Amino acid sequence: MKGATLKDVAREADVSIASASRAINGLDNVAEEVRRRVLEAASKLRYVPHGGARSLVMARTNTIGVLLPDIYGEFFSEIIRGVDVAARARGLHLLVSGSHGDINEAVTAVRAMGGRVDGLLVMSPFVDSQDLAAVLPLNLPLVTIASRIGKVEQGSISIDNFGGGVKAVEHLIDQGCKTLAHISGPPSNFEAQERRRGFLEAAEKALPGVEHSVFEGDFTEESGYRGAKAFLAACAQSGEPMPEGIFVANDMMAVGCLLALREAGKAVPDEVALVGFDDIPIARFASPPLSTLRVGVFDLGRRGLELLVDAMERDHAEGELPESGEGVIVSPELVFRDSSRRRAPPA
Amino acid sequence: MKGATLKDVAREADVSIASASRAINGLDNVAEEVRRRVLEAASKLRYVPHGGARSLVMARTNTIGVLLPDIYGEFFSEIIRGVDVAARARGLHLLVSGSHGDINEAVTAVRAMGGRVDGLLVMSPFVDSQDLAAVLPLNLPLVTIASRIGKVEQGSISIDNFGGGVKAVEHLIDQGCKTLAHISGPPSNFEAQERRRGFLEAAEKALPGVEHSVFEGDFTEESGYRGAKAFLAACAQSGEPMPEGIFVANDMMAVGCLLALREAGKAVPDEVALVGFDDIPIARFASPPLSTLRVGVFDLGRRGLELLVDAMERDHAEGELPESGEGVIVSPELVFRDSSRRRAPPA
DNA sequence: TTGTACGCGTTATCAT
DNA sequence: ATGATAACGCGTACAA
Repeated sequence: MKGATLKDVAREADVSIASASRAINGLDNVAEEVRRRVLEAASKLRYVPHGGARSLVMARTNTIGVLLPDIYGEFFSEIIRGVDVAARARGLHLLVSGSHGDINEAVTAVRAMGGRVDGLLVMSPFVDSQDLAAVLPLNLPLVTIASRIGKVEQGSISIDNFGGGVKAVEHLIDQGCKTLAHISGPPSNFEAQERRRGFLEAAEKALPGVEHSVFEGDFTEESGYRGAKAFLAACAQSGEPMPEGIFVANDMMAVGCLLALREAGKAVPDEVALVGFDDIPIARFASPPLSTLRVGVFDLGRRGLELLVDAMERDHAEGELPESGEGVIVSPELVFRDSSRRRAPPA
Repeated sequence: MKGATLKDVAREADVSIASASRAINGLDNVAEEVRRRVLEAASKLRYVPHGGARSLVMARTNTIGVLLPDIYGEFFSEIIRGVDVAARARGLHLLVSGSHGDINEAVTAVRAMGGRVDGLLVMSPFVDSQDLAAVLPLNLPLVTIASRIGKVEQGSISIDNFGGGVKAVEHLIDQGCKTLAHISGPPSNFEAQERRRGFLEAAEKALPGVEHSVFEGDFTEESGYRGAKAFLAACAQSGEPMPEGIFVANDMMAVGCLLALREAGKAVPDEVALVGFDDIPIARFASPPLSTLRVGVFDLGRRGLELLVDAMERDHAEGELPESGEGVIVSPELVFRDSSRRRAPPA
């Protein structure tokens, strides 16, 4: 019933524990005959080494912990893909956990990872993420993605969300939109707040004095749907026309928005132009295909892991905590698809 | 530099290791004053317990290992979501790994999980999965999803892929298709083989004596695109018309297929009707929305984890290996969307 | 209530 | 080449 241990294998092969260990780990100072017997015993007993014990004595786990808001869905799945690809290339395993936006869950997850991982890759784009810093083990190399943890990280990747919001607005204006609106992410998410700020500043600059309506969503498809409905309803009531261009703070909401607009019989992009954010895989399959601000989600994960590995190596080499490592800033880039391609853009 | 250990905390709080342990684990036989000092010392030193050591002595990790072909993408991401939701409800953490269809990687992953997890949830839909059975630690509760590992599992969830293929054909025939074709998954995947077998048998039954072309894909969007191109090219060359109905072995390929058909100016569903498989989230956003066989991917993950927890509890209660546990079989259900909704279905 | 000491499964050091 | 044995960090039975 209990799993076979090295001791069992040693007894079965009639050698000492030490020899069994050496044989199994492929060291060269073992007689061929002994190695044969040990390996045979091991496979007969279905021996699998106890990772916990192993990492205890070796002070190494070959595993890195990944903490994301969620561990599924178009966006995070792409991040994980990037992390996974880079991790595999280095023989590292992944212990992933989702915080679901809850600081307590994040703390629990980090504690559960203690002693089980060699480094931490954290994405916690919440305004209260500083609280996380207080519980992070300070011996673990840490790299953050789009997070404001504090000054503890040895590397970080940030997204220029403000600049992305500005680009979205400039593009919509370019396409001839005279009225603008925004569907934002949740107030607890500082990335969302930055995008919103970018939208408002650029909109004010392009169309001075005009009031721009903002609907507060939560990054889900459903809230994007609700946002569009809200604009539709407001316009129906006030008699004003729909905004000609809507900047939606992420692609999932933009997809919901598209659905609502189609239901209402509004033509996209001619009546309403749409720009999303993230360029998740689904964006190009939407109808019409979604213009969006590409962040390179895959690279976010890949580069995040690479920064972490760098930090781990530094950490392993020197005995000192490296001074706050490099902070990469990624600028979103406009992907121009049909959802914002208006018939008669000005010359 | 090294992480603080319990001993450090004990020293800092000027108590014994035992008391420190008790205080931190919230046992009641500790003086309030002592507890206060210990907790203070712990947070001052940023103490995080060593999970490896902990699981060594407690013989429990509160973590379950999840082995999938991949850990990202529409399909697997949905499985992970199901697993995650169910796991969170039970306070379990997840150690996920992707085998990438490589038996050696799967073996490596399983070994890496040894002693780090309390149970294993494995999906390995490959024809050579039996090889995995040989290395699975026999003390770990194991539940499989769409896998043919052998008789070692304590629970399993299978998909009626053959029946799904049959349903797809029957539906296309219902919609008035007189000629059929199939884009299959890779030969190494036995789910793909079952779907293909279902297609061929049902097609032969409905349209006796007719030859049905099959393009061999690999479940990627790109191979679906290639499949459609291949049919297009073959028809152009032979002068025969396109097949009126195509059963595509998964939704990702169907999406690629859709793209190629659109590029070629073929109307879906009127010229060519399409049915996919899986009902991944993207299916309803395709244009036209994709008819497909819903497998309930989320539930696959959720129920898989529940079966595993059951097995773990049995395992914990009795000392004996439970006899091969329940095997759930899931029947795909047709989701009728526009990609197969033909104008004039027969009465 | 508190502390001492043992053992969990493994690797590494040191004799042999 | 091989075998005792000391760590690794932690929980807990037992003694005080």
